[in-house]
Amino acid sequence: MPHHVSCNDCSLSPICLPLAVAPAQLDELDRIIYRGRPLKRGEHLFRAADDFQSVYAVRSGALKTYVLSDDGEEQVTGFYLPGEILGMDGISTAHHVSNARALETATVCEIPFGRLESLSQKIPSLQHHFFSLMSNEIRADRELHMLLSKKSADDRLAALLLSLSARNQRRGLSKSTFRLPMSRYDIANYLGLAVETVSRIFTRFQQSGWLRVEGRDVEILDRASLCGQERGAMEADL
Amino acid sequence: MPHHVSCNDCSLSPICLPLAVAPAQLDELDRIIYRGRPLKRGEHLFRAADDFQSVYAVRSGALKTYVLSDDGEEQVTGFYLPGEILGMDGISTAHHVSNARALETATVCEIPFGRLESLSQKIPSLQHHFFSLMSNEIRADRELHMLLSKKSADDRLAALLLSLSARNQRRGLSKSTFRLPMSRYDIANYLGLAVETVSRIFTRFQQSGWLRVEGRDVEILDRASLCGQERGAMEADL
DNA sequence: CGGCTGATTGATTGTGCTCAATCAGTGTGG
DNA sequence: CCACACTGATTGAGCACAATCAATCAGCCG
Repeated sequence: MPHHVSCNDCSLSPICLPLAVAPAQLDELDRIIYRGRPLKRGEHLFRAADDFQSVYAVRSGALKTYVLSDDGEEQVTGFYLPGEILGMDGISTAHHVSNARALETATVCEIPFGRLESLSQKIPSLQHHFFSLMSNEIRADRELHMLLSKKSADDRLAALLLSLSARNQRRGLSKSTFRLPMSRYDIANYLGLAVETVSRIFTRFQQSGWLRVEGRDVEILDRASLCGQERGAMEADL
Repeated sequence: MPHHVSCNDCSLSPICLPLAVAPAQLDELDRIIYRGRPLKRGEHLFRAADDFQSVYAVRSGALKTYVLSDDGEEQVTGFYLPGEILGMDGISTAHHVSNARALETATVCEIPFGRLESLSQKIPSLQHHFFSLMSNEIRADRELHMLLSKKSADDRLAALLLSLSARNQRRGLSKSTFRLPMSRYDIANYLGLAVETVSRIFTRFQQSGWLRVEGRDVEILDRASLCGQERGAMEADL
């Protein structure tokens, strides 16, 4: 049973929930967590309208969350990499409001939310950490709000690449070379662009020498220029 | 001292924090809350980089939150009406990441977050309610994400008007006639549009007979059409 | 092989931005 | 008191960025 790794043995514990729990109490957290079978690419972890029971920590692979509009259109709302928590948008409604689907083979730790709340009553640092996590989510959404409402298509893609790079680095992986877990469609959808636009920007970035792209493999060659791109295009004419 | 209204006497208690606290324990919550002097229009409640100490409940008036991009541009990230909580995006960083400014004369209840956390350790329903509040915030941001990335300018304005209408109704006020607390500039900024576009849509909605607009006073005449607008424009050609 | 999905590139169109002028309301100072 | 400036809102004309439509290509699997 390879998927019964305890938090103690998990390499992600420094960036996951355990970072908020003293070693002595880690067992208590560990005991409430379910480790399910791996999800295959395309499989759903939960769907909108499912009863909300748990939040989930990604252990390996990657997932996306999305909502469907009234007219059936999909809107990708987030990408989740190892060490990150998803499913928190269902707390207030007792049912999930978004769908979560594996972008590639993925394993997750299921954390029953009722039990997590109980545990948070006993471990103040865990309560605080969870407030922080949700606060972070809100803050990231504000950044995204800015991105979608003010920034050009180029800025948006640059910002996403830099975000993925930073999150890779946080996990101790390369910040310059990585593989995109999601398709061009998902990138475009998430950023509010057309697939064609995303594709064009990738080639443009590559022609500028800022990036090396081959399918889903990306290498960041000129981080500074990407950052500048993301800060807005008006500096160009200075 | 007109601004020392206890939660017990506050007309907003059914929709504000007290709804999560049993009457017997309401005094405990009440004791940790500061009621400051009213803010004048344009005054800041907090600024980005201020130490994060508290979250705030709006008692009267209205506020907006906004962030500044690296190039100094303002992005309005939210509007807050009586009974609503703001400032939750600062929890994880120990300092605020957004600015909050009064759109009109406003009074707020300051809730020191450290004390709220302590109290949440004792009152599970308060902890749960606060998780719910943040979850709601996240959910609203996902809706906004969809709005900004997929919907037309008309859809966006319709959605904002319907949101304000619903929030007015929640406070026991008219859902069809109300006054916009924010300028056209703020509306445009929030929705990722140009002021001119917002202005044009207002007149178009009025010409269609869906709305009566006079400056900041709005009357919703045809809610169904506005909803349809918000659901997407493709139904038009059926 | 042929059919399929995902990605790239090209040509054209359209929504909403930019620039610009006007207007109403409000407060200011001579 | 009125002229003036100033801000916020509205309306018009032209343009640009990204969407749409369309074709091609690469990889994958039956």
